[in-house]
Amino acid sequence: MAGGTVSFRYFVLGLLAQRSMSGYDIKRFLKSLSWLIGSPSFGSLYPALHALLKDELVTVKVAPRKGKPPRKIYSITETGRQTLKEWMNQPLTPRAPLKAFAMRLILADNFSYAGLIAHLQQRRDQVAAHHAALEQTTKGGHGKAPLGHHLALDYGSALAIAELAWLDSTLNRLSQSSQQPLPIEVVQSDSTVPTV
Amino acid sequence: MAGGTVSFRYFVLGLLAQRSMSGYDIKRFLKSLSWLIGSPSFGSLYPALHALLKDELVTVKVAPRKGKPPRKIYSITETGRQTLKEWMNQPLTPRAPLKAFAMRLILADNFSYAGLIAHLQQRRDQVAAHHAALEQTTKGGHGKAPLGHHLALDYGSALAIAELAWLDSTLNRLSQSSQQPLPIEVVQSDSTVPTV
DNA sequence: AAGCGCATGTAAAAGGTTACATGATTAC
DNA sequence: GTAATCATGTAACCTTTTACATGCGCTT
Repeated sequence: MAGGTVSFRYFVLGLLAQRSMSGYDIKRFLKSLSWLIGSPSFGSLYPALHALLKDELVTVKVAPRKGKPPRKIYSITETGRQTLKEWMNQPLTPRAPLKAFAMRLILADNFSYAGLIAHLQQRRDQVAAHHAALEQTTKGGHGKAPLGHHLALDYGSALAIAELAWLDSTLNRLSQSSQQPLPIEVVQSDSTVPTV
Repeated sequence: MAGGTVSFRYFVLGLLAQRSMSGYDIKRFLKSLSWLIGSPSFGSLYPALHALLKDELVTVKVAPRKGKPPRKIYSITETGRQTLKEWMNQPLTPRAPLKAFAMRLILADNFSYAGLIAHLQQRRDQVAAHHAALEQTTKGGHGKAPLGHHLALDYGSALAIAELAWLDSTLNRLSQSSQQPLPIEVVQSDSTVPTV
């Protein structure tokens, strides 16, 4: 429950903090980046929405459309924003899957500027640690390991290096708020507080 | 059940095909590459072993060690090898997580040479498709998307490109069996056939 | 003597997928 | 008319984690 739980429920809450949506809208959005975080089924999406509603973190507004089945538009509440903030500020456990990091990355707008930097930095540290562990394992099993182990270690290493490179370049880009080579907008710090 | 099921159970079976081990041995091994495939708890590992035993895909040999609690060494059976082969030959579904691919990569020795190439090629196609989808999404939401979406899309793209590069270089290396720049052993074709 | 690493296991709870159920509109 | 897309939801099933339970040997 506590700690860096993946908690799909809170991720959905975070999406609703960006804009009010129906369950179907959320599904469609998740499908577009399913590679990063997977695309959960309705069987887990709708119950998640119902749970958020029960805890009063979101509200619903039924929007009937002549003839068609009505859409249920979910919106985040103030309590919801507060809860989301608390969840976002919990550090991820060292062995949290890539998915957990990606989820928070998508919700980056809910971070303060410093929070986002800290989050990326934390991930950098963890990936570096994992990478070091892989290198260690590679050196440990000298020659006698089966082909598959070599391949997996090499694969993991390549991905870790690529992720580190991305994290470094992104941290760099964010630190220098002077120019943005990529189509990145002005960094927002909070929904209410102006900026640093 | 069918299709490219991740099925931790079969993965464990595959590890036992490489060498006989106890549950604790398996845990230790998995911990070393937890970044790729996670490190499941004993609460799922032991039941998996019991299930394999019940299906007669593995056998146990209790190895008592004077005073110490006895270790249970699991070994794969012929039926087990057969079942494993069938499982390995099922193609992974397009939306199988990275974890599923990595699991089979670790078990690469159970593939035939052609099977391994096909598996890598298949992954290459899928990653390429996902990458194309991400690019499409990036072009779709022109400018109006929140910072987090940009970051996530960019992150996913960077990882996809790195994975494609690794897959290409590995496919290349495997195709040219003349020289091996990396510490890779001679490719085995079958479990029973000696080796070249 | 306290704590840690080895070594195995079970039970409750949480979370997820699959399959089912419903029903309207739009495209072929 | 038949299939696909939109749109919501429930129930059975499977898997996984978490927490508990046990007990030896070594080190501090």
